Amino acid sequence: MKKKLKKKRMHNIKDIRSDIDKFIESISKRNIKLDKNEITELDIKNRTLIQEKEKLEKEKKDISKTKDKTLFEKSKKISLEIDSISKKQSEVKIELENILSSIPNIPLEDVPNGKDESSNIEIEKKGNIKKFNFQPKSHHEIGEKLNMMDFDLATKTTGSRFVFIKDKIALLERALSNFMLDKHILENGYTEISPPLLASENTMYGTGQLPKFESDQFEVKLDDKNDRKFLIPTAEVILTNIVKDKIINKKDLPMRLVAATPCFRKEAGSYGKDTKGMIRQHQFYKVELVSIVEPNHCSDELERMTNCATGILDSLKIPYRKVILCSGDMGFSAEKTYDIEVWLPSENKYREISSCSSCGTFQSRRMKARYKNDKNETNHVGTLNGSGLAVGRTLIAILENYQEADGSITVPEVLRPYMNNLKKITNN
RNA sequence: GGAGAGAUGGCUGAGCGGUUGAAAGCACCGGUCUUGAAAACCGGCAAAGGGGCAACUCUUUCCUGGGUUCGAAUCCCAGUCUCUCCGCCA
Repeated sequence: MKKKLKKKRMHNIKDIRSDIDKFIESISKRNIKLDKNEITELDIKNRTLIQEKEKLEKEKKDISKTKDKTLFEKSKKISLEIDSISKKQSEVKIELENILSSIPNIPLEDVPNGKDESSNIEIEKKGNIKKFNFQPKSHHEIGEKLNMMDFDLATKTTGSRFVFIKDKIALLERALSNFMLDKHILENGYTEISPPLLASENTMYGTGQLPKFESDQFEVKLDDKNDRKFLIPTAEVILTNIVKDKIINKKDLPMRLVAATPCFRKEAGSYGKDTKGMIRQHQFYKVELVSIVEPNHCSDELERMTNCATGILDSLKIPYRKVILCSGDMGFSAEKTYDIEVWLPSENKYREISSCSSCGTFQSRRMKARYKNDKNETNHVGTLNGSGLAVGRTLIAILENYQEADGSITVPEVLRPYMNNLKKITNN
C-alpha cells in the first residue's frame, strides 16, 4: 500500500527544472520557501544514477542477446552492480519526491496575493438583504424552538458536533438535496452519481487529502490493517478519482458529475470555533459538482461551475457574495478558488456555503488521469470541484433568511414542489 | 465463509522461456475517393523515464512485490483485485 503512494508526485520535476527560479517564486506566493540547491542537487544526482544504471542494463541486455556462454558470468556480475546503483537511485528519488509532494499547487496569474483570508477579494454581491422588524434568531434557536432540531440528543447518542434533524426541517433538508440535484442534472448538464462513502488510502491521496491532512479524516477500523479506508470528507474525493489511472477518450470530455452525499470531517484544530449550531459538524450533506475537462478549458469551466452553484442561491432568493481566494487562503490542490458566501442575519455577516476550485492538472498528475488530445497525444486532464451547495449550510441560510416574527419559516417557492406544497413550517 | 477461473496497449483479445513492446479486431489520427457524409482502401497510433539543439536514441513497463535464469508477459512464491458456482444476507 505504502509503496504505491511513494511513486506519485504532485509537481513534474521536468517543468521545475526548466525554470526553477520561476517555480520557487510562484510557490512563495503561498508562503512556502523552497531550497533551490537541495532540489537541484537531488535532481542531478538522480539523473546521474539513472544514466549509470541504464548503461549497465544495456550491457547486460546485449550479452543476453549474444547467447554467448562465456559472457554469462560477467552478466551476473553486472546484475549485482545494477542492484546496488538502483538502490541508491531509488533512495535519491524518494527523497526528491518527498519534497515535491509537500508542495501545493501553483496559483494562477489572476489569483490575488496574500497571506490569509483578509486578502480575499469580493467580486460580486447579489440578492436583497431583508430588513427584519424583530431581532432575527440563529438557525439553532429557530430549529430547537420548532422542536425539529436536537443537538443534545445527538450528543447523547453520538457525541458533540452532530445533530438530529426532525419532521419538517428534515423534509426541508431532503427537499434541498433533491432540488439542487435536479437543477444540476436537468439544467446544468451534470450526471448523477451515487458513490461509495468510503475511500481507500490511495483514493484519498489522489485528490490531496492524504498524506498531509490525515488528521482531518475519519478512518474506519477494519480487520485488515493494511487495508485502510476513510469516510469521505467530500464527494470530490470519490468522484474525481473515477478517472484515476485512465486514459479518457477526448469525446468523453467534459465529464460533469454531481452527487449528494454525507460528508465526514474531524475538523481538527477548529475546536471552539462555531461550537453552536450546525455550521461546523462532523457530518453534513453536500451536493458536490466535479468536472473533468481538457486542461485549457479549466478557467472557463470554473466560471461555469461557479455559476451553477450561485444559480441555486438565485433560485432560493438568498443574498450572497462571491469572493476570490488569495494565494495564501487556497486549498492545497487548487490553482484558483471562488468561495460563495451566504448572508446570515443572526450573525450579520456572510458565511461560506460553497467553494469552487480549479485544480488544473495537479490532481490528475497524482491520479494518472489522462486523455488523448486532437493530435492524438496523451495529456493530463484538468479537474475541478465545487459545492453546489453545502446542504446543511443552505438549510441554515433558509431558516435564518426566511424566518418570521412568530418563529415560523416560509418555504421558498422553488422548494414547495419538493415538500408536498408546504408553504410554511410552523410549530403545530 | 467454501470451490474454481482469471488479470496483457484507449477497448476486445492472441501469445505461455530468446528481435514479443507484444498478433488480430475495434476506437482514434492522417490521407485517397466523394458535391458533402458514409462505406471502401492506404498509412500512422502504448506509457513513463534518461541522453541529444534536433533528426534520433537508450532504459523500464504485459495487476503488485519478491524469486529462478545469461535471458521472463511466459516458470516459482506472496499479495491485491475481478469473474463464475455454492452458502449467508440487507
